[in-house]
Amino acid sequence: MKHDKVMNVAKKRGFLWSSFEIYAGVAGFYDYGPLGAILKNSIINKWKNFYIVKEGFYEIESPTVMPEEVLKASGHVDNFTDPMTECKECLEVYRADHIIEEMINRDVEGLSNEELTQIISEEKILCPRCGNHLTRVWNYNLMFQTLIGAKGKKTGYMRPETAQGIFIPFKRLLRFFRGKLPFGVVQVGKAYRNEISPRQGVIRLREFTQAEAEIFVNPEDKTHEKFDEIKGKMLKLYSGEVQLAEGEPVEISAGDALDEGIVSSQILIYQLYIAQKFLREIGIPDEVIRFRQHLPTEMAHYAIDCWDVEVYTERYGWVEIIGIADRTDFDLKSHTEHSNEDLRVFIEYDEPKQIKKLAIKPNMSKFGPSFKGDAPKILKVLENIDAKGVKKSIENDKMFNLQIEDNTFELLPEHVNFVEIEEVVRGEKIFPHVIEPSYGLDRIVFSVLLHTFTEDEENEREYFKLPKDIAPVEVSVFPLLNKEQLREEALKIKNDLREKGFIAEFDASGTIGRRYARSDEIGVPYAITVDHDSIDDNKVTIRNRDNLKQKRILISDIAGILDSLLKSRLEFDDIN
RNA sequence: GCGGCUGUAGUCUAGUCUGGUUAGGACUUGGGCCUUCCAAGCCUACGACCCGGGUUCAAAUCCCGGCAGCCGCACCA
Repeated sequence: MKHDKVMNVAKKRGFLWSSFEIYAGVAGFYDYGPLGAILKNSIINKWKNFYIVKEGFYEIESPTVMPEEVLKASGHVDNFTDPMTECKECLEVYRADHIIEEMINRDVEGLSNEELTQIISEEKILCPRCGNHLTRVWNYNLMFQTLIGAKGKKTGYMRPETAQGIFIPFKRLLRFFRGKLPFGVVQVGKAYRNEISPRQGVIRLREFTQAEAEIFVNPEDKTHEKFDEIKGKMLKLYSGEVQLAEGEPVEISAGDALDEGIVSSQILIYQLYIAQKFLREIGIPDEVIRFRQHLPTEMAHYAIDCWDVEVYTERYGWVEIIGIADRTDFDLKSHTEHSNEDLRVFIEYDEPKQIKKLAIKPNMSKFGPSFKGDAPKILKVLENIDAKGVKKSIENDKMFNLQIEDNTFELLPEHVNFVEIEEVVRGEKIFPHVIEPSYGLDRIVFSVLLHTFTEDEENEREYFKLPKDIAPVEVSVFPLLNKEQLREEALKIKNDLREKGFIAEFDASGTIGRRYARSDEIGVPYAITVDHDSIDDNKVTIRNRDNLKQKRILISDIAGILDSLLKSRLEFDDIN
């Protein structure tokens, strides 16, 4: 199986291996080895080039440990959890809500664990497998819990996503961007989920790296300034509708996808497009990716449209590597409610609006003595109440009953006057919507390894055909034969290249063929070979990994040519 | 978390059933010889019984527990 070959080479040559190996390992944790760490960094750098440089977003970094309040507001403390129950006899574990819904066909969403436990015993729900009793319901939360501080009074969690770290300082970010939408903020970092039983290698980790962008937009304007440039680009879309009809994904242009209402907005399609472009540039070809829309049933309650970028893998089938969602205003709204900070944005109208409206003007000389201590509270409610309704009631019934929490206050004609006021409204405060491309970097690194792995039968070699700008080692330097004179010249060249900033490796072990094979295997795009002629003519051979072609170039030109090759300013065949 | 299968150098594997010499081989890797461009050959070195307990004079081998991997079930904001 190709999968096993890739993982074996990755382990052998220092890309990836499971963590804590000498203590037998722990499922869901992986190390990046010497080459893997460089590769991952190169991919991250390219990602930053896409999102920070080209899109103009800015990066922030926030803590991986978060206090409970944040994750309470985001819904993770309550919702990132599953009610579980276990059979007392056979120890089979079930989702408590699922088993109830299945057995007695009753919707139990939102019920507490106690209520679920009660239903299980009242309805005599037994283990479907062996017919024995089930335990009381408990919550399994997928977050790693910890305690903050020496006394351990404050509960904290390892963050389950980097996104929350961007929503929390929204007010400061908004100010940084001088109050104007749209703007984007990115964060690259670790996130943690204590999966019940992760068993898909690097596909399901308990500690993993996310690269997320949160793009804050005006809900009324989800257009994109560059949409015209990309509307002709083709995407392979697997819409919810097609999935339900059990059809096949369709190739469609960005423009048509929008016109036909398959994708909900320009900005969302634009994000799909740059995701595809990014994947292509790191060596994952279009043929193995598709965009799959979330079905209404699987969509998170806060999203109105969500597309997964999936890559085909031999072992796991289609795997989500990027999620691109329209998260709407869910998070900012929720944090506003929980924190009492106003996380809205003021949107100025093109033209100020003249608005005539009815306002309630309290008659304080009567108002104060009547309501005494409750007066301030009542005044506050009256500011935002529908004045017309109040006026109508007062005119017709000579009174208006105002409900505040559990109390009813009787508003009489003497308490209030009504005035027509005219005011200029320059804009309004709104919650921005959030478009979120979220990259699972570990899955992406794995996909890159999987899809760049090349079995070249003609030349009897297997190697990672990594794009040259993300290859961990940029150039290998060899003496043709392991002779003192050639060794010395090769070492000199290697050191010179390192001095000039290239990641260069020297190898004199075995035969020249063996050295090329080792170099190819880890995806080094170019190799320099010093032979006897080099001593006389100051020229060396440069070899192209992908087609084994060779050229002779001056030693003094190596760095310049290499730089041009790596940056794609020069094609190998055009070397003179 | 449950059940089944599996666990010997970096990799692949012999040995395990039927306990018994220094755990054998191949590939890889390091050093050397040879070699004027694609994993050749020769010499040489390094390197392993998943962990813990038990049975036994003696455990890679038998038993128990744990851990990990694979497969199935369950889970997967």
